[in-house]
Amino acid sequence: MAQIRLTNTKTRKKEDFRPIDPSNVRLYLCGPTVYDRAHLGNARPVLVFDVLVSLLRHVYGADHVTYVRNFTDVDDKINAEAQRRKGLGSPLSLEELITERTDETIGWYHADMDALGAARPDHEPRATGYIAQMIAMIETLIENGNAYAKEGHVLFRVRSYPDYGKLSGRSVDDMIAGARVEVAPFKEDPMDFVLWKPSDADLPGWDSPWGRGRPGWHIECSAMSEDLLGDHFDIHGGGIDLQFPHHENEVAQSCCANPHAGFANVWLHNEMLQVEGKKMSKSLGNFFTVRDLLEKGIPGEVIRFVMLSTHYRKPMDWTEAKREEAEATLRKWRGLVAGVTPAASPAPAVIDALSDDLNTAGAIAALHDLAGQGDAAGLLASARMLGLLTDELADWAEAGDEAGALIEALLVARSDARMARDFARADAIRDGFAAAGVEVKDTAGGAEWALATGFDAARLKALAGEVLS
RNA sequence: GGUGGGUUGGCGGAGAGGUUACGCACCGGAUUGCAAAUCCGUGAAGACCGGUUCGAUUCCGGUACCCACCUCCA
Repeated sequence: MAQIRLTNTKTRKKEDFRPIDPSNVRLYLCGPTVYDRAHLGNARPVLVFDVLVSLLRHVYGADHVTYVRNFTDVDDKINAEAQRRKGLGSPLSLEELITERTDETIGWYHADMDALGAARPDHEPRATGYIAQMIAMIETLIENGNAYAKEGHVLFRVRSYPDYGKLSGRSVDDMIAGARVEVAPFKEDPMDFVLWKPSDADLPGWDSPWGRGRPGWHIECSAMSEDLLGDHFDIHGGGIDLQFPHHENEVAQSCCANPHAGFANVWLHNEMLQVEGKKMSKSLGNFFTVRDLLEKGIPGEVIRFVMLSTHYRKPMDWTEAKREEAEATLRKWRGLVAGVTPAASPAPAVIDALSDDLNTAGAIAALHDLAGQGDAAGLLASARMLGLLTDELADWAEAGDEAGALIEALLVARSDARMARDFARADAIRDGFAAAGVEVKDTAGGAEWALATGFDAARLKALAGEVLS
């Protein structure tokens, strides 16, 4: 069995992965703030972790991995949306409107990630379900001298944690020197960050020892991960943009609340997504959600393939050219494995690549090798380690009965024309196929077909109408 | 100012101190009524300047350029 190696942000090195408890490998991924549809960048860590979990289950056993991904459902953007709906005259209370919004968004999120073939985590805690644990953790931090309450706020005393900045490689003094830090009158130090903040009547709030209020963002993940995975677990991940301040603050909170525990052993951070070489942003007009792509007819499996074709620690560029290439490759492979029973186990080359810091691009290269050798069973079993060529994601590549019957009938017509040496008619049918996105292969045993990029059922129907009448 | 990432053949994109990455595209051949698909094959690379080494695209140092983060952001 290949030794799994992972690049640990904490040490900035690629290290052998040694689980704390091989019978229960524990991971936590920072999930979305559920205020709107997931954009394409949100999908990257989800897919990276999906493959990681699949690899860990392969190595340690399906029942020996616990994967947690949270929903942040306490957030000012969610509040703003609820207030907007209230302003439009909704009869629901603000709390109900927030629940309405977050339930709706979570439903979308599930649908979108399902469409990419990402397995649901074992636990998907919502922050609002863990307020009591957050309050308890904050109380501990105050007792330990790491936090202080002031004017309804509770703040983390950054100077009380000597290792602050270690995860992100920053020094507290540099951060203050360079920076735009919020200087609030109730802060002892400009770097101190909020654990709890007061809510006025227009905002959701919970009763606490410090009055009615709501938690700061960072404490949510500390409380949820501790409750579900314990105070010492294996892997914690997220986008590189979360490294600071979110993860740095999580480390500070959790390590001060549980000084001898250790928190996460390995930190994994994926690089950001770009679109045609630029950061995805609303102002550049290149911002889109996963749903936008799905609605344009881009299959989830194609999105997944493109995402996994770049190593997770490199910036990933979403381009039209990659989308096309991915689709062509998947169509080819789907044709190869049609009706084939997967091999008993994935190819060693694929496991080796994934074990080497989750080298999904290398794994895909190994899949190309298998395809080139004509090892369909091996290709199928191995691709499924990456969540590709699964039955769940197969729909887009299939023609359906009606189209299939039309194609068969047209192929008979073409064959007849060729036999009669009416090549003009035969070639017209072939050109029609090409225009409709159907690829015809003349083999020794007769004509075979497959759908190609840009398959168009309507054009196929029109072609059949012309030729077969 | 601080921090991180990137720079590989026409394009995408990995690994490895010395041996073909891989895919797509291109070119040549086989095959075909002509094609397509398929098969076989040929080309083509590692920003720049130094250093270490018998040998570096791979290690070390520096330079340049690009991207991102340091503020809610996966």
